[in-house]
Amino acid sequence: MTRREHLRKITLEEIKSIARQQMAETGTATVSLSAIARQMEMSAPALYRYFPSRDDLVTVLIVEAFDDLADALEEAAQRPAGSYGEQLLNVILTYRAWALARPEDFALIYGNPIPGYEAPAEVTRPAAQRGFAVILSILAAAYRAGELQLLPEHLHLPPAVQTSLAQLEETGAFQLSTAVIYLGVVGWYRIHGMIMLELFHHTQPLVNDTEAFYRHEVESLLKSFGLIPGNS
Amino acid sequence: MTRREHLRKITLEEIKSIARQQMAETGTATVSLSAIARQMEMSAPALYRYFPSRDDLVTVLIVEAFDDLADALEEAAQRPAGSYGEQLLNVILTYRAWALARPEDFALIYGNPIPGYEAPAEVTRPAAQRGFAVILSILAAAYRAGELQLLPEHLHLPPAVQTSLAQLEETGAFQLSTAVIYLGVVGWYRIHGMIMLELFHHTQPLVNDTEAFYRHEVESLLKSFGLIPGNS
DNA sequence: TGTACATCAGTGAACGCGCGTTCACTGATGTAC
DNA sequence: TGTACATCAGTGAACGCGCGTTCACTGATGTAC
Repeated sequence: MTRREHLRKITLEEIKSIARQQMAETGTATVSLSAIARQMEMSAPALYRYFPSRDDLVTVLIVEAFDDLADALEEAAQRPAGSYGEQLLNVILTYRAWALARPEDFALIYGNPIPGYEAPAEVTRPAAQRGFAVILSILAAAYRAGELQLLPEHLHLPPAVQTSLAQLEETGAFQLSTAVIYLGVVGWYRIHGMIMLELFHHTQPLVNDTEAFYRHEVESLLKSFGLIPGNS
Repeated sequence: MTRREHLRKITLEEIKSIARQQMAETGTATVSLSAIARQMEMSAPALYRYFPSRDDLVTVLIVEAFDDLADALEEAAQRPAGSYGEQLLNVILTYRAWALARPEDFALIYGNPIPGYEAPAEVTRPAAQRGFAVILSILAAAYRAGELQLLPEHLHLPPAVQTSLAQLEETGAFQLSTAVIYLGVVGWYRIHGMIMLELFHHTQPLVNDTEAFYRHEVESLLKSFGLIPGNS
């Protein structure tokens, strides 16, 4: 790697890092090339050596956020755990921890679209699925080990839902039984609902200790899956 | 009411209506006085006769959205229903229907903050609680009728959660047992999680028929509360 | 190792744009007598 | 009912701002011989 390439890489990282920092400071998932350049003490046009347009920078930030979240979840999945339930608990707690640590990144990937910007689905979708796959693979392992408790309502799905999950199974996106995918989706939206409400400050007036609430709900979820002991 | 007052009222409504329409067209919860004035074929400064600043218009839109949602939920609660479960089902289905019919309004009240705008909590909070109160009052009625099934995990809450819910009970914001408030919060975040993911297009790649999925999940929720028959 | 040339990061000036907001004003509507 | 005055909706010009993006350029870095 030449010196030029080396410096280029550093500058490129700095751009993204300052973009994220500014999102954090303003508290909104907004990105402005001019503002970034100003803070870097560079001229704005210089940034066009690194990104063909502002929207391309946004896209990169989205993809990297998805990837970083997935990295964190994978790391959590690899921590030593006594059971599938504990392993999944680690992952799900990490999900919230990441969202709280980087709320603007979370809003960027899961929240409102940025005005005048539309994320190219073919780029963001695979990145988005990586994180979900971490949860699914644990559920799948538990399922293969016969530890997953499938209740009647997990198996008797509405026909339309059944077929669309079965399609996912067939296309091989996830080679899993539809029931397992279903549990994954259920777990995901429940987690997600709590986090979204908390991030946008709708939970706090009701439940003071959102951490304890989250943990209680996740445990209740895992109990209903039969993954941690409990009377469900 | 003088002619002047009458016209003023009409214009004021038109401003809000066009603001909402433009949010729907752009697909983002963004409001611009200039853009509104342009479409009304008025000059932008004229709008300052109606709102002291752009942010005040946004606040009014937020409050009205909360109120309109609460109206819809109350209407749904008043529809004839054979049981508390059916009544609650009507309300919860209406919640999603409203969100899908007016996604920008939903994003405005529950999604990302608008850049450079912070909603005054003392104004928006009461409006936000009205909708939640509809769900709570049905749960409370079912509870008084002894039809609510309280499982151990509904009663054994983490101490911190228990105390903050108990505080709500005491301040009289909702004169309900903590367990009922807890069920309300649980129902709310689950509903909410699904709707948020659907609105921002994260559910569709997994579950094609989001309507059927939503209905199934809500029924499963109501079964777990003992409000509609089912094996839970 | 030295020279000639190619690459390319970064600059500064400029573009057109839309925004929120202010100001002094006009002219229609409403009110007091 | 008619007149004098007060109210106030709406206008047009102007402000300063930040934005994304283009363009012709300078000068440092890298490469081929």
